[in-house]
Amino acid sequence: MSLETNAPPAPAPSDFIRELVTQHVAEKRYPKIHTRFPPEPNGYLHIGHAKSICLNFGIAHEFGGVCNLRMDDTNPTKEDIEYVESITTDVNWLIAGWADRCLGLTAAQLPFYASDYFDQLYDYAVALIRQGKAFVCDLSPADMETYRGAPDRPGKDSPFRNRTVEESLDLFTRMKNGEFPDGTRTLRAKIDMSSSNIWLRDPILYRIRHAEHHQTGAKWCLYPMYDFAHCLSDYIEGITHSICTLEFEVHRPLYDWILQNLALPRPLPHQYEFARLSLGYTVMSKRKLMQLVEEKLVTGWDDPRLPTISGLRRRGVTAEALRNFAYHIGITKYNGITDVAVLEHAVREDLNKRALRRLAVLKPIKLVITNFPEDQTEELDAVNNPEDEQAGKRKLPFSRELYIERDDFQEVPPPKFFRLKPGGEVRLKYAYIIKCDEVVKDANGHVIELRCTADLDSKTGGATAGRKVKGTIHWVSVAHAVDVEVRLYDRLFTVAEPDAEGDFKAHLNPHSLEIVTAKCEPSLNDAKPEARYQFERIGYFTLDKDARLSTNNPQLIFNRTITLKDTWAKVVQK
RNA sequence: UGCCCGAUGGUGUAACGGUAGCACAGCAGACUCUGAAUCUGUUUGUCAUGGUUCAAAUCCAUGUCGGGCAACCA
Repeated sequence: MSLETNAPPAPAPSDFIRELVTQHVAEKRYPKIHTRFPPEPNGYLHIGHAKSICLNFGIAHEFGGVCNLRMDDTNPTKEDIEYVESITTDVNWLIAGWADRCLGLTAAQLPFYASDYFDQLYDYAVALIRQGKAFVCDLSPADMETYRGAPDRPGKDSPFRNRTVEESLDLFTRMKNGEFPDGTRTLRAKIDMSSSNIWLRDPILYRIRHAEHHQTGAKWCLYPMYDFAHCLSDYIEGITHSICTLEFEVHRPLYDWILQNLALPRPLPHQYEFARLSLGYTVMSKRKLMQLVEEKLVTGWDDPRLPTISGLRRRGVTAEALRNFAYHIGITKYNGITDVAVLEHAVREDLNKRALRRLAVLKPIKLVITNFPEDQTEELDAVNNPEDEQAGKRKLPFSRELYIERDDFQEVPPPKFFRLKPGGEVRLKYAYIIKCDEVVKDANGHVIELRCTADLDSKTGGATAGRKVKGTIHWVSVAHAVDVEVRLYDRLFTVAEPDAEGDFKAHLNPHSLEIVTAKCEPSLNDAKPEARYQFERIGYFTLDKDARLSTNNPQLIFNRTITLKDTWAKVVQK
């Protein structure tokens, strides 16, 4: 069984951006479609980034183009090599077997870096100064703010705006050479301080930062701002469609201004914007995720409860499920909140197809088959995956003493309870129909054991195998059971919009993780980290990265990816 | 009080002047050795008011509501 398939979601999605690309292809506007995914390496990627990755790589994939992974690393004080590594891993994982052939710089699956272009960017800045379109400004940060004005109030020209080209050139060189401390001078574009668009009010192009950069080391103390670096990085890489989120809409005129004022010979890239993903019952901003990690409210960036790509992966969500999810939510300019149920559905749909079925009892109670011989073990046939005949079968040991799920027995059952009850019958999955004869309790009245008789002809192929009983429950043989740690994850937050108002941490779900020791069928001893399992009637599980897989001390740890849908639980609630 | 962008069932989306469709969720039923899966049926919608038109979710105007923009962040 392979975890990644080559099947793209079909049919190919359509949205306003793809429509534009289709049009551009028809017009032969570009020799090749070229997109990019440009994260800043200042945090881990999350499912919102997955949406963007699927869009950018999806377009490259569908139109025979290329998509670059580029680290937008223009601010060394916020960035770290740990993040470039995690981002590279996550992107490669998400596109593997799907759009990995569209990746620019494929050989080693390495990213591009905006910092690779610092020399060229510097030259472009000099060109702008020479044309009188940029100047060195000596305003302090505080004065800069005053001069900028406000959205409803025009700004004021900097007193340094009419400095000569020669003087700006000289100062800019000296800024580069480290002659001035941080914050003393900037390079600014000369556009229009009275523009209704703040981003056109002589925006800063370069600032001084005496800081070590994770890629360029100590070479620079002068770093370009996003607006200057981004459009030019796109141009340098030959990007045709630069797709970003809505908040950059107001930056587009600046993006175009910089490119148009540089007399560039090749066709210019264009920026298009779409709405970022908001998902219910979680938070998505890097700041908040960072807070959860730093305050140890979760175990790390890859905590399975987080919406990070690494967290979802650890949780057991597959890349294909994430891609299908991205396909289903679409691309628009409307800022809505996507129901987590859409994600959950994509995950279940995917796991249902690939998960191997296994029997595991999470909260056990002992059950004795009084008419089954004490020292006998029977090997039963069990199907690995009813959705996939190729997955084959396995043997399941059955014996006199079993564990069943505590919840599958009720002494005083509610109406329509199809499971085990005193005097009632139920089928043991893959085995016999049993009848509950006796309920054994301890001194406090707690049920500690159930004594049952089996219809020994009711096994598959037996004389009474066709008998209909309403309920089927799972079980594990006591003598053969394997103890494993199971981590039951639930939503991290108790409300759909934790960041709607007030402190989002006030809405943390105190029960987002429950750890139990489960009793599993012995075949799970051979569980594989890349495999997905369905514990029948419970949910989907996968091995955690912490699981020790040595044969001597096989401490198995399973993460619950998601529960099975549970219609009965809803009935009980009502 | 400026500028930009949005608004289609509960949620996310499609319909590009001509039958408002899809998915998720919900509800009801069938089937079932997983109360899963699968299958069938089904409730619910064009922000408002005008205008243009034989015809408006779609075009125009006004309004309402929501989001974004004033880091030497991205």
